[in-house]
Parts: sequence; C-alpha cells; structure tokens
Amino acid sequence: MDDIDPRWLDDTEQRAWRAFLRMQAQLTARLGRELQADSELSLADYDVLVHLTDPAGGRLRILELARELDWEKSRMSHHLSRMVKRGLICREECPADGRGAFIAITPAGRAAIEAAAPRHVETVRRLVFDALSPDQVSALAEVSERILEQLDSPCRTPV
Amino acid sequence: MDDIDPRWLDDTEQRAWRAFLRMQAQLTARLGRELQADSELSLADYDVLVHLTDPAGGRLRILELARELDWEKSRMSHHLSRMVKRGLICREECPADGRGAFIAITPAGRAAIEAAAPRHVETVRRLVFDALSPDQVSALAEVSERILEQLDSPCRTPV
DNA sequence: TCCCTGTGGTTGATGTGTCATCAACAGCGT
DNA sequence: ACGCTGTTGATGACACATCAACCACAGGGA
Repeated sequence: MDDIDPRWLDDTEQRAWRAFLRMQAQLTARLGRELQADSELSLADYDVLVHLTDPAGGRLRILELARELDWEKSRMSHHLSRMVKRGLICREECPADGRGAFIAITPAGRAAIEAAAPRHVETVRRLVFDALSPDQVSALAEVSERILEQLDSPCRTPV
Repeated sequence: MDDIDPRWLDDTEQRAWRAFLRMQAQLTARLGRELQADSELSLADYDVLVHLTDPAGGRLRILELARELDWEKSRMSHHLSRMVKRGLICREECPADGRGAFIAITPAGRAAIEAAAPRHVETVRRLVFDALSPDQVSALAEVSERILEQLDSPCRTPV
C-alpha cells in the first residue's frame, strides 16, 4: 500500500476545476464545429496553415513546425499527408540537407486560411471575449501563463 | 463576397488567447499521460468511473451518463464497449424498459478508480492549484463559468 | 574507407472519437 | 389492430493520435 493521502481539493477549488474542465471541453468542441462548418478546416488544419503563412515563402522544415505546434513528429507527418492529399500544402525537397524536407502552403491552402480566419476570429470573440471584462481577460492570461510555467518546470515529484 | 471585417483581437486579447490555447493543450496532455502512467486509465475512463461511483448501486442508464458527461450517445456506446471488455464496468438489463440498459461499475472498476483518484488529484494540485493564488483560483472559476454561460446561451448570430 | 551514432522523416498497428445509419421499442392517436 | 413519432442503443466507415519500428542521410571517428 503506498497510501498517499492527497491534499483533496476544497470547495472553491473543486468549483473552479469542474467549471474549467467543462468549459474547456465545450469550447474546443464548439470552436471546432463552427470552424468546420464555415470552412472545411479542422482546428488542427487551421493551426498548421496559420504557422505556414508567417514565414517568408510560406514554408518551414517539418520538425520546426512540429516544435512550434508542440506536436509529435509522427502526428505531424500523418496530418501533413492528409493535408497534402487535400491540396492545402505540399512537400518540397531541402537541397541543403538530403534527409530533410520543407512543407509549404499552396495557393489553395492560402485561400482556405484567408477565408476561414475572419469568421473564426469572430467566433472566438463572440464565445469568449464578448463575455469577459478587461480584468477577466488579463486574469485569464495570467492564469494560463502561470500554469504553463508550472508545466515547463522540471518538477516531477520523485516517487 | 460576404466580407465580414471582423473585430480582430487586440494585443492583450491575443496574448490571453494564445496562452490559453497552449495551456489547455499541454495541460490535458500532461494530465492524461500521468493518469495513464499511474493507473492504466484514460481521462475519459476516469470520468466515466467517477460518475458511476456516485449513484446508489453504482449504476446508471446509459443516456443519463452520456448527458452528465456531455458526450454523444455513439461515443458513449463505443467507449462503454471498450471498458466492458476491460472488465471495468458491465451492462445490466433494465427490467422496466425492455430496450434500455444500465451500466454498472464492477469491483475491478471500483478498485481502479480508488487507486487512481489520489494520485490524479495530487497531479491536478501540483500542476494547477499550487501555481495559483486564491484570487486566481476564483478568477479561473468565474471566467470558466462566464464562458459556459455564453456557450449555452442560444445566441447564434444569424448570417 | 567503413562503421557508428544521431537526426529528419515515414510507415503501420492500434486505440479512440465522430458521424450517419439502422433496429428495437414505447407512447399515442386512429 | 394499425401506423406515426421520438427515444435508446448498436454498428460501420472514417478522421485522428500515439507508439514503435524503420529508412535515409549527416557528421563524425577508427
């Protein structure tokens, strides 16, 4: 028996945690559904395309993209294959490194993201920011950043 | 051309939104991984089992469970099948309604959730609540609840 | 030159989520 | 009795994520 008697959550914490879990699940579901309905893109597709519109030439090394999105390389590869098949992006050789590859946005992909972005932003505003006061927006940012720090910190309580 | 020129996000909003998206993705990934490593349960399994420990008899009608978890009935059905195969739960006939069915937690299921819960709660505390001040916890609750209201409200701006 | 290790990237198996569709049945009106 | 309608649940096809194995090349030594 390795009985850890954990520090259970108190009422306030439980309330926050339950609300957060529900909100998070419902919000992403809704954002995904609306994006899909408006533009035939999934949230994942959207993220990929956004990252490909920034850099000059609209192309990135594959693992560079994976790092930015925080995806596993395998997930990245599978997803890119599907997007290639749909004509949103294409693979390009990397002359400087024989094993490497670029992935680049196609005109069709650019058209897709440019059509999708305004509606998506509008959705985010309607579902999230319209509901929040400026103070709440700041609080959300701070809480998120604080938790991100916590996640990055190497602390993993040794067993 | 239905050119909506959307109200783009300002800097503060962008900062909040980006941080929230990253946080949300990384946090659930991490919670899932640790839960799985500690207990052979996915977050979804955990949720199902939690809901089955509350009611007397540890059993619920299937759609009742789906409603509480906010899952589609099809997802529910698939997931239950897998959990039955693993011996965590079992289906039981409903005498009152010939087509209906109960789903109930098995002793093995109860053992699994009781073993998993303390560590999981500890993880949540370590990754989330240890990082936040009491004010921030309240703010998180309020923001989440506010967004949930917004999601439930029937407003769907007509095109 | 040859091997060796690390890195970039793909592939296939498996588990999981979503959607559309189907079958069984209850409740209700005729 | 009959058909309608809504509910409950199962199933098959497909999108997606994760894991482990793998291939191809780069950059070293020996």
